[in-house]
Amino acid sequence: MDSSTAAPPRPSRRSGSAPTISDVAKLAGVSPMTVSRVINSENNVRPATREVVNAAIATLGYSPNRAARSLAGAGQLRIGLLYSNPSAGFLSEFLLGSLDQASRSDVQIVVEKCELGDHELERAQHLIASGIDGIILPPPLCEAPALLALLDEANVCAVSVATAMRDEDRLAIRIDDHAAAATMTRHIMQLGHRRIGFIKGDPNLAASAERLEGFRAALADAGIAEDPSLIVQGLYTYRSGLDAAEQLLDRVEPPTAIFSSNDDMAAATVAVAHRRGLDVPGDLTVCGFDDTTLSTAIWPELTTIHQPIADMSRSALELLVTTLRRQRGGDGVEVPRLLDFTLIRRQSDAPPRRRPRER
Amino acid sequence: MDSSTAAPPRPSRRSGSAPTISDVAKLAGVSPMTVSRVINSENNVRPATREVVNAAIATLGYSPNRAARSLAGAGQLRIGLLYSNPSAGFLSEFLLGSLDQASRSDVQIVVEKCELGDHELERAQHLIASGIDGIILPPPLCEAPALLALLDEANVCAVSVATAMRDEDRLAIRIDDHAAAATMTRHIMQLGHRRIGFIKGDPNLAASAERLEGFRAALADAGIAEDPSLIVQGLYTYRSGLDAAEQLLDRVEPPTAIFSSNDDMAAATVAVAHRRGLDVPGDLTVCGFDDTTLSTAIWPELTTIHQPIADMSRSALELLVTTLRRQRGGDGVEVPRLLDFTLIRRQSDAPPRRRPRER
DNA sequence: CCTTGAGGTGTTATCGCTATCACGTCGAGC
DNA sequence: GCTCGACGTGATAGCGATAACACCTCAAGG
Repeated sequence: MDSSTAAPPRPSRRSGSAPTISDVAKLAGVSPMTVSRVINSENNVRPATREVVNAAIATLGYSPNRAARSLAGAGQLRIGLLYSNPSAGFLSEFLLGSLDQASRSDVQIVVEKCELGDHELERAQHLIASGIDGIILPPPLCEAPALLALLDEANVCAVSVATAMRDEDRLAIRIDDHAAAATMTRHIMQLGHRRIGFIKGDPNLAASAERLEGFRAALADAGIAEDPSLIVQGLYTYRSGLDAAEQLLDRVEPPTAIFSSNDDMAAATVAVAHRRGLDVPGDLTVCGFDDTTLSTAIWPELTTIHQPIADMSRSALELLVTTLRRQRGGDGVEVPRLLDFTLIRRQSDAPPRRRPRER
Repeated sequence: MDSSTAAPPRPSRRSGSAPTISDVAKLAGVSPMTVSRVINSENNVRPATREVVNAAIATLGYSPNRAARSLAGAGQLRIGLLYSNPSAGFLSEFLLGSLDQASRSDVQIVVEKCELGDHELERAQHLIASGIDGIILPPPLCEAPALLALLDEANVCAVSVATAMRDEDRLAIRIDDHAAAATMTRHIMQLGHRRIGFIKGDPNLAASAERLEGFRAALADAGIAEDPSLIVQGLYTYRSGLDAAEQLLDRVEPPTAIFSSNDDMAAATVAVAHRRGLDVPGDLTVCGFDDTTLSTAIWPELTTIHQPIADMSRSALELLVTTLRRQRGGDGVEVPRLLDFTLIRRQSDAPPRRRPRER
């Protein structure tokens, strides 16, 4: 009768009631404060605890309440995201990752698109003028020197994603392109191929060189002599892939496998092979790089290297936030800057039709 | 040296910044609650009191803190965004639009991905459990009956995007698929084509029928007799496009143009044509629908129909927010639900090689 | 004259989160 | 063996506003 169970008169303003930080805390068996620390990437939480909390967050589908946060005093960071023509599917993954992390870290993302050419500087100025604290740059913008200089000058902290530039002073999130290319090359060799063609990427991008070097290193390791005529130039575009593939298949002794520096050119290679009546992968193995949506949009689907784009952009944002907050006196977790790639095996590779003679 | 840029040392816990409702209350000699009533235009405040409060507000230059407001009130809406395999490039556009609108409407977006198959229900449950007020559904999820039923049951308001379903009870943002297909068909006929093949889309999606009907209507308008053997089944996949294209080109009198219900199948059609030594568009015009990134990733680039995806998702969110706020007693603008499409002309169409005989 | 009820106003309790500080619990150093 | 400090964690107190209810003051009605 009495109010021993003091629960009833609790209409609680919220009706639909999204999970709160306390719900997460309860589920994880910690205090709300600890959850707060986890979602803000502060570094003084034991990894085990962090994991438990993250699991609870995932289970509940928790996402922090913006209003409460800014009320409680966390200053909201604004960070820009400037992109130009990313390859198919890249951007969506990229956005997904940044978004997810953005809602966690309570940063506001300002997206700005720029066309090719040098509008990039204008657009960047626009972003800077709108008062951003930092910026995320997916390729190919992350390697534009003028842009980087402009940002430096404006004192805007930038993080590059998926670049292969090795500038120690710059924040960057990447995979090991060299190792990835080597891995793919080893995979192709394991299938029995010895005469492997390689289509290079745009010489202006650092990743192109890394990928080529990875290919050559793997070949060398296997004791296969390098044949320069098996390495042809491409520009990452489908169109350039057509020409490159024609060139490789025009050889008197055409390669039994072609490893292309990206999926678009690999798709073009498949098209050329088909036009010549070659079966892929029966007569020719074709492998790509990037795992863009194009790689599963064609037939046969491409064996390729997958970059964890979403994770990369997530990390990029986290790195940026950590860096900025640290500049303001806070401290944060160390963010890993080199993420793992995966070789995705689909239907475009197979052993060569005839067992090649021993080198 | 840094004095120009606005980066004060962060007055911890807001010390002397913006005036609060209490400051106003003190100055006006009333309680904060009364001030709240005044700024919310509630009618049970004596005119005299109201005036005093207004004067105090003016004196202090007070303006209510949004964050605090939405925290205390039932302010902030949470909107879910559930997607499964969207076609290439669709998702990024989609996200861009919703994000943009989300920050405008002060709405929180929760993104959830679901794999193919019936995990969609699980994922939806997860979203529902996480306390969303509404949900945005891009295709193909927006036509999954079980999913819609589940959402209805949970009383979660849903908006479908780019569906062709004509269920008047459901909120939906779409283009006029019928008119778009008719427009494209007219375009092809204007080039001089009379024998036009059509590849149908997945029969389970309402848009497929709309597109087919648009095609047939345009043909009929032009007085071209319909040839059922020129209309073949596809499933929106590249693979299905290969088969469909083979079928059309196997005819004794193959079509001079093929209009495919989406870009993936159009790309497949181009591949088949090339395999047969046909030039596109010289020997065969190929047109797609959707303007996915695939349409510019291949050669020749596809003439296709562009849907304003970003605008559509923007509108979807706006519609959802308006509807929800209206349910809560507010009112809002009417949101247009039928958006404009565009015919994008690229390199895959041309007049037929030989002038066809008059019907 | 006392009850009654409506309108006007104040009080209190959150809203969901973070700042701040207090509280263990270790290992190192003397 | 005991202090000390670093580290991981919890407890408490707000941030600025509103919801819900308590309270007070009158005028009208019995």
